Amino acid sequence: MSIPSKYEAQSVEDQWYKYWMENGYFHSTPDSREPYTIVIPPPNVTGVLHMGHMLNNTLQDVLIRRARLLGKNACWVPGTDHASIATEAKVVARLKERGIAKSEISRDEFLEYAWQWKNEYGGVILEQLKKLGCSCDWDRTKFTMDDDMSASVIRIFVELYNKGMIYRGYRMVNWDPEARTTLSDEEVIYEEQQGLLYYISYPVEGTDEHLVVATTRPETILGDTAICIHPQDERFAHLKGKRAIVPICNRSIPIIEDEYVDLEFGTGCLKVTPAHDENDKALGEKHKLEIIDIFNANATLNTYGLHYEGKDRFVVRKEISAELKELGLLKKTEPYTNKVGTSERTKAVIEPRLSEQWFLKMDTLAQPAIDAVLQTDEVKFFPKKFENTYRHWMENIRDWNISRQLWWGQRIPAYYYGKGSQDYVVAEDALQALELAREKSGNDKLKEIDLRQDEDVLDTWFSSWLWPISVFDGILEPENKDFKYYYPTSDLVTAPDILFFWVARMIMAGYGLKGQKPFEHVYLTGIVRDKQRRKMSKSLGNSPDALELISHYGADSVRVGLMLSSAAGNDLLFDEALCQQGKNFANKVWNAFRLIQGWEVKDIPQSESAQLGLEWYQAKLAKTLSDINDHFNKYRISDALMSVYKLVWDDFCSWLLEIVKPAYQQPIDRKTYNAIIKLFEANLCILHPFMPFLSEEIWQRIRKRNKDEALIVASWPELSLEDQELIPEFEFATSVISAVRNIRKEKNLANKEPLDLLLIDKEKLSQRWDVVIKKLAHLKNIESVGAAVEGAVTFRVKSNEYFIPLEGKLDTEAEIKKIEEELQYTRGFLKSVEKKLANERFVNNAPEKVVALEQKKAADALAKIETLEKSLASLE
RNA sequence: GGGCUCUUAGCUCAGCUGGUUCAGAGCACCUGCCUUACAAGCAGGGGGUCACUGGUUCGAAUCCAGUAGGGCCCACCA
Repeated sequence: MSIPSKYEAQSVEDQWYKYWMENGYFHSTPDSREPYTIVIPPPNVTGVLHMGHMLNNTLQDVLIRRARLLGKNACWVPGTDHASIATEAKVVARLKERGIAKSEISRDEFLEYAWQWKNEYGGVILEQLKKLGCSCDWDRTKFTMDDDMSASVIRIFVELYNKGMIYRGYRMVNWDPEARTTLSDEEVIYEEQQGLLYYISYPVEGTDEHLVVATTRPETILGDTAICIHPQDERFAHLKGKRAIVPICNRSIPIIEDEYVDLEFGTGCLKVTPAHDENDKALGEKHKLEIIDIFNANATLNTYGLHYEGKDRFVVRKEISAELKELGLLKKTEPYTNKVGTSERTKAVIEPRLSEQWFLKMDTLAQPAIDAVLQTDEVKFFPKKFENTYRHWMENIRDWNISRQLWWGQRIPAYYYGKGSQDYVVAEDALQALELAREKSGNDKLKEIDLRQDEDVLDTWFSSWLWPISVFDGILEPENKDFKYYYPTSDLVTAPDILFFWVARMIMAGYGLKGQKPFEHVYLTGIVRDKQRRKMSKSLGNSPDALELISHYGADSVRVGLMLSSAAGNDLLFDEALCQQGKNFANKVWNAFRLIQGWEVKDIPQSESAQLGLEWYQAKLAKTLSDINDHFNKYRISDALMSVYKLVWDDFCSWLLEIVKPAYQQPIDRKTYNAIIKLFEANLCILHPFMPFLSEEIWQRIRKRNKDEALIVASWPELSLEDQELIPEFEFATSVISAVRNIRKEKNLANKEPLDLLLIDKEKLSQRWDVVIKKLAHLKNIESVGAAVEGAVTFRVKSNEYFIPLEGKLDTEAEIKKIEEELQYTRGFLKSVEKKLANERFVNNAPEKVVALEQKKAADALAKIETLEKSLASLE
C-alpha cells in the first residue's frame, strides 16, 4: 500500500466529521462525569462565516475537545441569534427588490416573509462551522426566537416588570432614521467627522442688535425654543430678559441664562433645541421651554420645516445655510471636527429623539455582577486587563433601552386598554392581560379585542443575555435535569467588542435571575486584522473567504494558522502564510506516520540508543505535557500549540525518530516499534484539539482499531515527571552532535563520512549517550584520551574538549583564531564575574544561592581558560 | 477630557514575585544539501543599548517617576 507523500486534507476531513457525527461523539447528556460546558456566542442567523467566527469557534472547539479527552462530559451548545435589526433590514431590502414596501404589508405578512427567509437561508453559518471541525452538540441547536426561547424572554420581561425594574419613559433616545428604530447607547458608534461650524445671526427683538450663535446643525434652528447665554457674560448682559427671532421661521424665542454655557466656545451663545439634543432637553426642562420636534421618523423635516418639509436633514443643512447666507444671517463658517454618533448596524447618523420607550433599571442588577468579577473572582476574565474596562462600564451603567421599533423579534408583552398613560398591563399572553386589565380598570366588560399590544419588539440582546440559561430551558423549567447539570457553564469565548452588549449582561442575568454566575471563565479573543492592522471587514474586502481558505489549506491548517498567533486579547494579524505553516506542519506529522508505517517489525534485540532515546522522549513528553496543561489553565492557547508543535517537530521527528530509525531496508525491533506507536498516539492526542482531522486520520490508521474506538474520545495522556535529569543530559549530547555537524559543514565533509571523536572528559557525564551521539553524528568511534590530540579540529562543550583528527584538512591558523576568540570571550566573562564577586556589597547582600552560582561560573570559566590555553600551546 | 494598556530580532510575540532557563520562540532571512518519511524537507548560521531619560538597588528588559509614540474603552461641550 502506498501512502501519498503529501497529506491530503480535503479527502479525509468530511469523512471524519461524518464519522464523529454518526457515532454521536458530539452529543452530551447528563451523567456522573464532571460537566464541561460552553454555549456558543450565537452568530446572526443570516450571517456567513468570517475570520472572526473562525478564530472564535476554533478556540471553543480546542477547549471542548480537550475537555472531552480529559474525560469530562463536554457539551458545546450551538445556535443562532435572530439579530432583529440586522435581519429585519435584510428582509426589508429583499422585499424591496420584489417591489414590496414594508409599509404596504401587515405585521403578520411581514413576519411570514421573515420566517420564510430565515428558514431558507438561516443557519448556513452553522453548516460552515462543521467544515471547520466544530464539535458542537447539534442536537441542542437553538435559535433565539424558538418558541421556548421567546417564551423565556417574555416571562423574564413580565417578571422584571412586576418587580418594578422595567418601566416606560419619555426620553431622549438614539434614533436610527434608516432602520427607523431606537438603539441602545452601546449600539451607537461615535466617529470623528469633518464638518462645519456655522455662525448664525439671530435678530434681537425690539432692537437692531443681533446675537450670533455657533452650531454644527443649522437645520435645527427651526426647532429652537431659546437662546442661552451665561449669566456672568458681560458681553450679553444687556440682552437679559429680551427675546430673539429665529431666522426663516421668524419665531420669537426667549433669551435665557444658564451656567451650562461655555464662555470660551464659539460665540458664548447657545441655541437651545430641546427636541434634538440631550443637553438642550435638560436645559429645556429646567427653563420650561417649548419642545418643537422638526423631524419625521426618517429624518426628513416635518411641517415645522416649512418650505423644507419632506427634505432630508442633510439636504436641508446645505439649503438652509445657503438661504441664511442670502439673508445675510450666516456670518461665517469654519471647519470643525466633532464626534458624530452613527448606527452600528446601518451606519446612519443617529438622531437624538424624544419618545416613549421601555427601559430596564440596571443599578441593582449591576452590583452583584461587579462583585463577581472584581471582588469574589467567581467569574474570571482572560486576559485580566478587561476587568478594568468592565468595571468602568458597570460602575457608570445607565438604564437599558430595551424597546425597538421593529417587527422581527419578541413583541413587548404590554397591552393597552385605554387612552391614559397608565392604561396598560403587562402579561405573558393576551388572556392573562385581559384579566389584569379588567382588574386594573375596574371594567369587567373589557374584551380581548379592546386590548392593543405594544407595537415594539425587544432589543435582540434582551434575548441573548438569557442565552446560557435559556438554552437549557432554565427559565420555563428551572428544575430540569439539563439546567441543573450544565449550568453554570464553564467557559465563554467571545470577542471583546461585545463585552458590554453581551458578556456583562449575561453576568447580570445570571446573578439577577438565577443567583448564580453564568460561566466561570471568559476568554476574550482578539480582533482579526489584516497585515496592515486594518480590521477585517466585508466592506474593505480585505477578509479572505473562510471556506476558500479551508478548501485550499484544509481545516486543520487554518485552525493552526489562527491559533499560532492568537494570544488572548491580542489582535490577530492574519496572514495566509500562517495557514501555510499549518499545512507544512500537517505534512510533517503525516510523513512521520509514513516513516513509521513503512517499518518492518522483527523480534530482534532493541538497540541501546533506541532504548535511551525512548527514555529521554518519555521524560520530555512528560515535561512538555505539564507545560501544555499549564498553558491551557492560563488560556494561553497559542503557547500550548507552540509547545505541541515543537514537541512533535523537533523532539519527536528530528530527534527521537532519527535515533530509533533503522538503517535503510533494515527492520526495527518490536519493543521500540511498540513504544514509538504509543508515543505517537500520545502526540496525536495532544495534537487533536488543534488538528482534529489529521490526528484522527493517523490515529485510526496507525494500528487496528475496534469500531467503537476513536481518538476524539480517547484519554489525554498522563505521565509522571520522573527521570527529568535525562533532559539536560540529552541536551549535552545534542550539543556535541551539533558541534560535529558544524565541523562537517565548516570543513565541507560529507554528512555520512565516518569520523573519529576523541575527548578529554571532564564533565563526568554518563557515557551512555555516546551510542546516540555516534549514531546521529555518524561517528566511527568515541574515545577518551588523556591529553590534547595533535592535528585535530577541536571544539568544547562545557568543560569537555573534543578532537576530530583530520590530517590534511586542518587549517591551523583558523583553528588558532577560533580558540583565541573563545579564549578572549571567556576571559572577559571571567573578569565580569570576578568583579561581581569582589564587590563586598554583592557578596554580603545577595542570597547565598546567587553568590554560589557566581562562584561556580568563575570556576568553570577558569577551567575552560586553562583548557583553551593548553590547546593553543599545542598548536603554536 | 477621563480611565486602561502597550513599546524586546525584519515580522508576530514569550519573558510570573528584580540575580544562568536573561536576552528567548516561531516565522522570515543567509549558507550548504534532491541524504529512499518529509524540498510543504534536512543541517548549519547571522540578527536586539529590551522606546527614551532619570531614580531605587550590590544588581533593572523586569520596580518607581517623567518624556515620546501606538492601541483600546468610556464621555453630551454647541
